[in-house]
Amino acid sequence: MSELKIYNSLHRQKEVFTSLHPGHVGMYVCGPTVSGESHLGHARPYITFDVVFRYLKHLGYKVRYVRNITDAGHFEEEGREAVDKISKFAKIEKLEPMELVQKYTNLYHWAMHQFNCLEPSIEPTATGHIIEQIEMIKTIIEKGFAYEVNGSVYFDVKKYAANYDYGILSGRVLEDMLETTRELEGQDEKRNKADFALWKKAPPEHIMRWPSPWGEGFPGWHIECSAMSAKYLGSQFDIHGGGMDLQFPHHESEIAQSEVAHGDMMAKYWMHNNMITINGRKMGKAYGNTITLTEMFSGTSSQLDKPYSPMTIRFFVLQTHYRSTLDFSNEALQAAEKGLQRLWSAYETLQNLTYTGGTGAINEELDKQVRTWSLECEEFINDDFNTAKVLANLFELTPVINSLKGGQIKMHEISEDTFNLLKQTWNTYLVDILGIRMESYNQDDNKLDGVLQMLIEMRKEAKSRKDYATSDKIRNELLSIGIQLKDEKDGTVSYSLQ
RNA sequence: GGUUUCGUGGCCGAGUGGCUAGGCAGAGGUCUGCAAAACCUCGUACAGCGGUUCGAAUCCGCUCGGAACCUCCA
Repeated sequence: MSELKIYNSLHRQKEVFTSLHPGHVGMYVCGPTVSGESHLGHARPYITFDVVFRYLKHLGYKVRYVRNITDAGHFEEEGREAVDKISKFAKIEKLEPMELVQKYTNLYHWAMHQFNCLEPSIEPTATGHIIEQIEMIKTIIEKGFAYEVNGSVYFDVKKYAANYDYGILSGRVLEDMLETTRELEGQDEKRNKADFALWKKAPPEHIMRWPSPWGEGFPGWHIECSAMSAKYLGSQFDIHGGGMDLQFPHHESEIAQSEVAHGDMMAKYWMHNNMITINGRKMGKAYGNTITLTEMFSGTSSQLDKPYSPMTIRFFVLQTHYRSTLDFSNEALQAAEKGLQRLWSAYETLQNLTYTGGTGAINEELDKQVRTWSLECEEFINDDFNTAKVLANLFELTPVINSLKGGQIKMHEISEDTFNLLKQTWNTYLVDILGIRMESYNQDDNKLDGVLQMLIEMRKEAKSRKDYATSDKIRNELLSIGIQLKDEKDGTVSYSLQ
């Protein structure tokens, strides 16, 4: 039994995972801002942390997984126009802000479902926690680490840095930041340019606004995660996750706020997933190279040769370690699609196999190899969730499964224990932990199956007459509509839908 | 400019101081009426230049190149 090690961004090293409260794990992951449609880049953290969630549950922990929905807009460019992102878009689209939020929230939930991501335990919204955020800001002011100017409240980073360890997560040095020559407009309210807003006064045109002790306004970008994580997970919890691009300033600011308000380093382990790139560039709105999830699934993007299924994308994501960048390309997606197909077909084959034993000696070498490949999966997933290596081992086992079916390997060559271990490994890792499932629209479809059995029978008859023109016609036409017939070794015919 | 990070075979991608993942594509073979699928075999790659070492793609230094963050961002 190896133990789970997690790469902790806080210390830049892998650390053995031990939960703060035995048997329980609290995990907070920064969720989407629902002012627009999620793109492929957004899919990565949710798939990554879904595996973390699944694995922790597999280990027997009772996990409270909190993933927020940011539905209160943040200002586009801090201090400039302070235009609420959501209200701005709402005007363009002539929608109520909450209608817009609802629409994209629904779309996001739909996409998560497609990816087979388990639902988080709690999915709090920013707008639902305005009071908690205001209370937290009040505490920070009381403790002297925030100041009010013209109805806005800013966090005093310089003072924080003098008393606490600012930059602990991102390695940022305050002095360097203060020296930056970059000029941002509308910074005059802040005492120092490194300060960040806890509360912003709402300009007249701003639709989303709430009353506060400092007048009507809206919360700053970072405060919601601090307030909501504390509310549902406590002032200190186990894992905080998100994209690498959130490390600074978002997570660094969260740490500072929470430290002042609650007196604790909010999370013990910080996990950051890397970015998805296209042509070596991060996928992001600013670069204009995003591919939305609906475009991915439907293939309607100039950057796509064809549509890719949610499972192909999930598999594609998991074939790379989460801390590496993942480069998007049609070639890579197609490779993933084929690989997944092969893997899944082996899984289905395995499901239909039963241990028949038979006479003959066990092939000790093979038996041992199968055991090793199976048992290594635990070691790999424990090594900072190395899903790539887990998948590699499943691929190693694939020819074994196919050979057991095809007869190249006789069942008696492996022991029953090994066979059961093999089966258990695939169920545990491929299905339970990696969360792979297939869009199986053929299940329970008796009518389709009936029709196909009829065609298979007709083709068999044609073949027995050596009427290959007819038999090939049946096979080819079925293939053209995505149904592939396979002549098995034992003379039976199976089919698979694509 | 500052901080960080990466550079692996045709493509995507693991990874470790010596035992040289895996996927896709490609080549040959087995099977098949022909295919498909499946099975078997085949690729000695790790940006460049130095250094440390018995031994480095893996450690150190430099050079070149890319990227991320510093501003909304998964």
